[in-house]
This record gives sequence, structure tokens and C-alpha cells, in this order.
Amino acid sequence: MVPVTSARAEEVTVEPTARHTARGTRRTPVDKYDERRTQLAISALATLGELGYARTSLREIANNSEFSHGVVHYYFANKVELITHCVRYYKAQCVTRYDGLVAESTSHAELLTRFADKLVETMMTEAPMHRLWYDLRAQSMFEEQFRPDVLAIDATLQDMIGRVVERYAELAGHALAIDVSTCYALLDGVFENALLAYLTGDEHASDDLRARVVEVLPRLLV
Amino acid sequence: MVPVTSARAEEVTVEPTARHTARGTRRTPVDKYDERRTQLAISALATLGELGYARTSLREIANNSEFSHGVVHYYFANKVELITHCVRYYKAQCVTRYDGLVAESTSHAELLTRFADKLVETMMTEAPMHRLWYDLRAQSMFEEQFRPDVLAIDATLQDMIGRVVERYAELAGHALAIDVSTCYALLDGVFENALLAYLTGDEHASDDLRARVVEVLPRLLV
DNA sequence: GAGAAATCTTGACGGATGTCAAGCAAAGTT
DNA sequence: AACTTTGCTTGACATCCGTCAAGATTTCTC
Repeated sequence: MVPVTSARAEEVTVEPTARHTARGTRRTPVDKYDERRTQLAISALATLGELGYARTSLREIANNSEFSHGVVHYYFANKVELITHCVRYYKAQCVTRYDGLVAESTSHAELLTRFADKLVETMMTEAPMHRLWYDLRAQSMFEEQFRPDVLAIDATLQDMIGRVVERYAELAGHALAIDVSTCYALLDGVFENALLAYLTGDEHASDDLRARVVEVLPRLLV
Repeated sequence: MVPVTSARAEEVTVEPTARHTARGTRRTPVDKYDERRTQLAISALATLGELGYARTSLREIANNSEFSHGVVHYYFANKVELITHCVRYYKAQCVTRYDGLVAESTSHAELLTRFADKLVETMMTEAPMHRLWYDLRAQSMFEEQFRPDVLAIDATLQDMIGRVVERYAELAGHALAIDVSTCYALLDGVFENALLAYLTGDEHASDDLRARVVEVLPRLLV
């Protein structure tokens, strides 16, 4: 019996799949099936972050896991479903990245500094994931299959940035002069630019990113 | 004798290659060899703009030209050299896109309006080329081979934007508050964001792009 | 512990891809 | 007109790809 069905492919797989709930297998709280899917997704993300979408194969993903290449088709119907699952998993990871500093900062200056620092930190420590994101977003401009998930993540990121800039405005005692979607586009451009410089080996990339964010954010007010 | 040598691969191929200059073939002012390279580059760009880097094959490029698949290796050493040539050709095309309106505009308001309109126009009429650019820039984050050319184009685009914003500041009677490289990153983010929306079918994408540019540019001053 | 269900490995398939070599066709040279 | 160089086509190659099926292995159930 093949466990991969088209019905499952439609689920939001970040939530545990309801695969064994009909029968009462109480082996583990989280189903092993979902464990493996996540495990493979993590291996896939590592591979994608290293090679990019164009040169990532299912065999290479399996090589970066502890399984053989055939297992991918046991847990995913095809390559697109695997990558889609990866993308959704990735999304769940990075949504709350700045919520801590938004909640904790007590002044607009503190928020700005901590936000800029956090941006620099994630650029440096998670560069492969970020370049993968830009890669997949570019892919979605060609391939409609990826577009829904990419747009969903883009909206999530926009909300994330929106919470930052709106709290920043609030703490500064001013309103936002630019709407949130534009703020996101602006900051995303600055981040992507800095990421490319960083990956190129530009040693000022992180300082430049920090300086640019500190420079730009105040101009979004009033 | 194979005309493709590693020495030629290093040349800036937008300039005519010095292939027959030793012997005086005065057939045409522009060498036929470079004509074909350009011809193939145009076919390749059309294919790349349609399919993206990941799914563009040499055979598909040849299919979009009037030649057979083997001819690619007569004019280019390998796939990377072809794509590199394409990228350089592309660069030469788009450098002067805004120079006209920079020279002609007599007020900061006129410059801003015409610049925003031109951005919208090129987004709509040359969307495949623009998404290809974002695709290749993402590729360069993974593949070092593409990085020098991508960075060169990025610098050229930055200069192009720099001429716009500096002239805008001059006409407005103010100085730029943000350095040119940051201005480029900001506007690039806005443009990329609008392009994705446009390709998704968002019918407000072009109006949004225009509005955002008109909104943002004044904030780069003083 | 035997049988059943699940998980995983292995190997194979058809197809696509980059590359290259051999040879045909056209153009140029003398 | 014979010969040479250049341009291009055809077909082949090794390799890699996604996918799948058959069977071995492990785990679960009773």
C-alpha cells in the first residue's frame, strides 16, 4: 500500500498528518511518518541551501540524509511536493524571528538597534537559507507551482516586518509614512543586496547592512 | 581547428572578438563569428527568460534559434560561457534605459514622474528579462562562476539608478540623504516586489509600483 | 513467536542533458 | 576548377535525472 496519496499532498504538512488516527497507534505522540517527512525536509533544505534549486537532485538530498534515494518517494509523491513541504517547514521556522525584540524593546532607538543587529546576525548565520529563499522566489516567477507557497511566505515575512516597523513608529511617537508592504519591499531589497555582498566575501557587508537599516528606518516615519 | 579557445572565453564579448584581424577578411564590417554569437545569445536570452535558468537546456536554446543543437559548441566552449555571454549582452542593452529622461527632464517633479512611468513600462514589456536577471542573481549566490558578471551588472545598474537619483536631488535643490548604493538596493527591492506581483496577475502591480516610487524617492533627499 | 503491516534498499526504466567527434555543405582562396 | 578553410548537422557517448517496482528488513500486532 502506497502511503503517499494526492489527498495528503494538499495538506498543510507543518501540522501532523492525520495518517494513523483511524487506528490507535500510540507509539509516539508525534507520528513517525511526520517525523521522517520533517527529517527529509531538513536534509533537503540543507542540500538546497548549499546547491540551489537548479542543481539539487533527490539523490543528493538522500545522500545528505541517512536514507537511500528511494525513500523519498515513500514519503513524498514527487519532487515538487517535497520542495513545497520544505518551503512550508522553513516558513514556520522564521516567522517569529523578530517578535522577541519587538515585545521587549522599550524605546524606538533600542528597537532599531536590536532589529538591525538581528538582521545582520541572521544574514551571517543563516546565509544558505536566505539565498535559497531568493532562489525559490525567483523560481516562482517562472513556475506557477511554487507561486502559492512563495506568495504565502512573502506575506508572512511582510507581516513580520510590519510588526517591527509599526512598533517602531509607535515607540517613536509617529505614524508610518509608508505603508507596510512598501516598507517590506524596501528592507528586503537592502537585505538581498547585503546578502549578495556577504556571500561575495565583502567584509563590510554586515556593517553596511546595519548602517543602512539604521539610516532608512527613521525615514519611513511621519 | 576549433575556434573556441580559452583565451577567447576571457574576452569581453560585447566588443567584437579579434578573430580574423590577423588576416584581412573584409567580408563585413562586423565579423560573422560575432554575429552568430550574438544571434545565439538572443535566442538563449529568449529561452532563459521563458523557462528560467534551471530548466533551460542547450537543445532548447537551439530549438529557439534557426540552428541545430551542435552549433552551440562551435561558438561557445560550454554552457557557462554561453550564459555569461548572454548576461554581458543583456547588460549592454539596458544600461542607458533612463539616460534620456535624466537629460531631458527640467524639474524634479517631471523626472520623478517619467522615471516611475519608465519603470512600470519596462516591468510590463520586458518582464521575462527582469525575472531572468533576478534568477541569475540568485544563481550567483550559489555558483561563483556567475558572480563576477552578475556583480558587474549590479554595479552598472546601480550607476544607472545613481544618475537618476542624483539628478533628481539636483533638480529638487537638495542633497541625497542616502548614498547611491542604498538607493539602488531600496528601489531594486520595490521593483522586484512589483515584478512578482505583476507576474502573479495582480492588476494593481503597475499602479502600485508607480505610486511607491513616487512616494519613496522624495524621502531619499535632505 | 508467527503473521501482518510498515519501512527501507536496491536496481532498473525511459528520458533528458552536456559534450564531442565525424562528416557534410558552403564559402573563400589560389 | 581544385583545394582549403569555415560553418553547420547529425548522431553518438556517458552521465544524471525522476520515478517506480520488487523484494529485503524492521516493526507492530495478536
